[in-house]
Amino acid sequence: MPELPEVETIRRDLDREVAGKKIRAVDVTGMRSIRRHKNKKEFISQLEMRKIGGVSRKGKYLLMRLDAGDVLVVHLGMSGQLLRAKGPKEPLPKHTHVVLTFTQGGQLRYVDPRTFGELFVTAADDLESQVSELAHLGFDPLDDVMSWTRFGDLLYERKAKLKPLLMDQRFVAGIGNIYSDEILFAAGLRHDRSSDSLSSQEVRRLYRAMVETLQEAVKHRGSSLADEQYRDLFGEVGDFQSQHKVYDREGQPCRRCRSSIVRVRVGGRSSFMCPQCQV
DNA sequence: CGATCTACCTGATGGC
DNA sequence: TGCCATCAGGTAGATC
Repeated sequence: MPELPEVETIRRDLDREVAGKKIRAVDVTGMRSIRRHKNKKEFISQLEMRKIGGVSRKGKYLLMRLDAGDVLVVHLGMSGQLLRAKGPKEPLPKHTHVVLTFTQGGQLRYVDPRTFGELFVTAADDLESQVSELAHLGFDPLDDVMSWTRFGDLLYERKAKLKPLLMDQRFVAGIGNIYSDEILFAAGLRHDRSSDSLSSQEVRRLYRAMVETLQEAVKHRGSSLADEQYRDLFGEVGDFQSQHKVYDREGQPCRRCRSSIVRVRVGGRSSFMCPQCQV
């Protein structure tokens, strides 16, 4: 579900809503969402009576600093949600796996029907060295400013097809199936163009499209598709789906040239593109 | 090395 | 009404 714009929306709200709060109690249902830990007790003891500091993000990972020098890491997978609740009286949604209750009142709940997401606590010093997914993440397209010539060098080195490359978290962190399609449309490039075949003008267009599409999506608080599974911290849907140019628009007219948007299969997943505007 | 697959899960949807 | 297949924002690991 959530890609960089959705995770960034949640990060900003978390930073305002839970930073500075102290965790009084932790409730965990089942081991699947905390599978990196040996048992519930080991996970819970690292959180209880700890104060949450600032909340940051690396790609699609949320990092919540704890006062003991540890970090609570959250990855939402396909269907994870972090939801704020006023208190324990609010009914628990189905598939709630972890609940943090704060001393000041209020709760933070982790809900995840498909259970591909996870939470774990690790020492801040070990993040880069011990957690290999985080250690190998590529640059963050919004946080790490880069010249487009440098971006062009990185593209040239990889010699991969553009869509799988944009979705490769080791290359650039935070882009998934929706935003890779939207970025490639904005750049006017096909998903199967080789990354070493781009003219300098195309490199510039791709870089601009990546940054601007993601920034615009953050402004709209992310994309919620038909199932509205993406919800922000307050349970509200995002708004960027109404701005989608290609994603989930099969058969509808291209907003630029009126051609019919087509759906193609790339690496087992659906991709959407305008056959006219993308070359 | 890259490309391609499969597995991990639940739930919604559509065809018959 | 139900049954079955297909699909869904992600990632890791196996296999070629």
